[in-house]
Amino acid sequence: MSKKNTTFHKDSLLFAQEVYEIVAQIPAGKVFTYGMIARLVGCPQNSRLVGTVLKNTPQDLHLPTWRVVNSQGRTVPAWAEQQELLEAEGVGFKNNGHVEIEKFLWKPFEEF
DNA sequence: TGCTTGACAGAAG
DNA sequence: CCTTCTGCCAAGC
Repeated sequence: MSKKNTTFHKDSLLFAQEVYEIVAQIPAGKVFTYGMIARLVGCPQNSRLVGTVLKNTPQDLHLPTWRVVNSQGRTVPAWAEQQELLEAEGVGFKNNGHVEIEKFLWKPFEEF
């Protein structure tokens, strides 16, 4: 039962499920970041793992993974459709190809 | 078992 | 603004 946890971390399966739970709640027309997700699940230093999880997200879960971008508002490399999907929801982009994250970032604790 | 990779974040140049 | 580097840590090979 007792694993040699040098640091506090969750089982990878649970970690993945928590990530899915959050992504499923991102409203259309908004974006969220890997870092924010990592913090919400209690692992602020596992932002890279969030990306790994989303990359392997089963299609049958029907999750809006395209609403997740990095902290700079940068979209996923080698996935041109992502920008089109977001623009179709009304998300604005800058000339440099980044999401106007300051305007479209989802704020879970400021919902109304 | 050990080194490399990666849908990241943040800082630096 | 863009590129590069470092820190972080699980997954791959």
